[in-house]
Amino acid sequence: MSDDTVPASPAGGDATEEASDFIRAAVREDLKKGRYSYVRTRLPPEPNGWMHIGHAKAFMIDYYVALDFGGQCNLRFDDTNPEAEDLAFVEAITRDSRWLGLDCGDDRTFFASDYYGKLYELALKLIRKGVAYVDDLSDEEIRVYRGTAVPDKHNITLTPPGKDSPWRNRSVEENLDLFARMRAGEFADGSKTLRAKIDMAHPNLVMRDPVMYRIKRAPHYRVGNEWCIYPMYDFAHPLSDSIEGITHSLCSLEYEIHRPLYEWFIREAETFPSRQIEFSRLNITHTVLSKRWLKQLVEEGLVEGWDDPRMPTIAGLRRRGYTREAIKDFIDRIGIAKTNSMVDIQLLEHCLREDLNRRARRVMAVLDPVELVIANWPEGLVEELSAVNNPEDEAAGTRTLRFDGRLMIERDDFAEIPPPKYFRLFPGNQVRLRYGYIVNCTGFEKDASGRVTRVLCEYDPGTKGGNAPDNRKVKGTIHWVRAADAVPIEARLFDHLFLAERPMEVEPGKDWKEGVNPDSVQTRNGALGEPSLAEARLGESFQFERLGYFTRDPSDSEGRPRFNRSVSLRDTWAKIEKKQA
RNA sequence: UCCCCGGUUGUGUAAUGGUAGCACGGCAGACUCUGGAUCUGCUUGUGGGGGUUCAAAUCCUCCCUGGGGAACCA
Repeated sequence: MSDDTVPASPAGGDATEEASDFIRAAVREDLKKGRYSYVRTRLPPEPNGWMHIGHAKAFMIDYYVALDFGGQCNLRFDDTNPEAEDLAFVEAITRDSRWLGLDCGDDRTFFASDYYGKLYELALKLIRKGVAYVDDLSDEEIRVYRGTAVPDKHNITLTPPGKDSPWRNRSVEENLDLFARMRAGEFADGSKTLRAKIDMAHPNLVMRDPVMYRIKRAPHYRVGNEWCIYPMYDFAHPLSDSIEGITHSLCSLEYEIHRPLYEWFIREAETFPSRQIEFSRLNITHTVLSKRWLKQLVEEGLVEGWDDPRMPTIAGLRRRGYTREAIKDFIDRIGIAKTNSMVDIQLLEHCLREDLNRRARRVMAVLDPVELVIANWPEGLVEELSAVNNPEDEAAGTRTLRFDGRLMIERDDFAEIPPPKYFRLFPGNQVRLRYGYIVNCTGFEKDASGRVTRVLCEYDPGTKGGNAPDNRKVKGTIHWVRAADAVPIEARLFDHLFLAERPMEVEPGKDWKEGVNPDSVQTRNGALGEPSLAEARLGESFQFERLGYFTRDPSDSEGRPRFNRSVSLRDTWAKIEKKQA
């Protein structure tokens, strides 16, 4: 059946020498022992939701295992449940996986729904072999016959052996006739199913005569009303793999228990022997990677949408400013195993910082501005200063900054009474204005409410460019923008979506949604940036010096460019503050 | 209860019978025109008991413990 899809593809990737994980070890072993002569994997999304970083992990494993062994990877939409699926999701998933660099190509993009005809033929084959039958039991009856005790997980006392359906021993002819009539639409939805005839006393419940086809008059987003019976995952998935000549069908741990069934269908259908291997799915602290929960966050307005920058969706991460390189690096670092794990979100953030530190152009922006006046600055003088665009990348060059006696600085960078170890601006202290001059704080002004409105200082004309010719140590260097030409911007700062490390673990009686961090976004709409920020392109990352990495949001804020903080810089001062508190 | 799969430092992951390593985090320090970056050092780990062996994270056994399964979802 799969002969036409099996090329003599040489196995020669960089994972053939030594295994870096148990899956690659297994693949290499299969090749060595001649179980397969090539490697082909698949990305198996169901088009019923948005792709998140958990899917990205699975997809990257699928994709790069194939690549490492010189094989191919198919993108196959597992669309066998017409009630849940939609073309819009196909498009979103395709876009997101390509953005991640997982491009299987149009010629390697498939749909389980394309195989409905073939799957139907294989079902007929199983009926003829006497290993599938049409059952008249209702869903409720099937559950009872399976030997399921009580649906309440905490209240189950034992699992009795199942009981054969009274329709289990229909003749092949009758089954063939009934199945044809199911397909022809003669029976009501839910009134009959096609079941595999395996073993109703099997200790593995999924082997107790699983349902292969159900009657469901729902239009399918791709094949419309062509079918009123649809195959179940357990039947469709292994045989779709088989049809495509997939060698290694990699999936998450929850399918482990289905593997005997996966193998049973392929054996009985006598098709290409694809092999299923399971690994653990990704969990990350302070967030959730469950389609159902993410959907609720969106639907109940707890976030702005699927692409909200706080969401762990690929669309959300992209909007937040995550790069595909950072995500790939993260996935590589967490490894592949069968242990249920909870990865610290700080590792993800570390991967982003590392990538952006190397590539992001430095600019200055002030999130919460306060005026700084240089009292001894010559009236009317405007100077030009040279600033480095990226100290990690000489090729990024320099830019020119204009400087005069009226600047805006970060409110945090001035303290009327400095806390211990504070070495920025306070009366009597000197500080360097990045790329500008060393200034000495001489005073400040406050309004009636006690809020500082202006910081006063004097500059040392001998320190242009920030140099200290007399070699004096100036501990603090602060960022600034020139009041006269700063551009108004909005900056959004994000925190974890959930306060708790493990938001899925909800205290009894509490709603998990109470765990949503009420301060997961802070908007600074009075922020000011260097003039160049007005033309910031979408998708470009910047480091706002001393503040973090930012990227432009697709939307703006009343004409002001809106920037999302992708991740902050490592903040040693915050740690000191925290310790002092 | 039954069936299946796991437990290596705070977290993630190596070591496949032979020195328990790496990364992140954390802590301390050096350096620095970003309290960034970089660099150095430190950071109580093989769930427990028994067994096999010259030698066990690794093999056997019992126990403990975590996850998954019992949809006409995937």
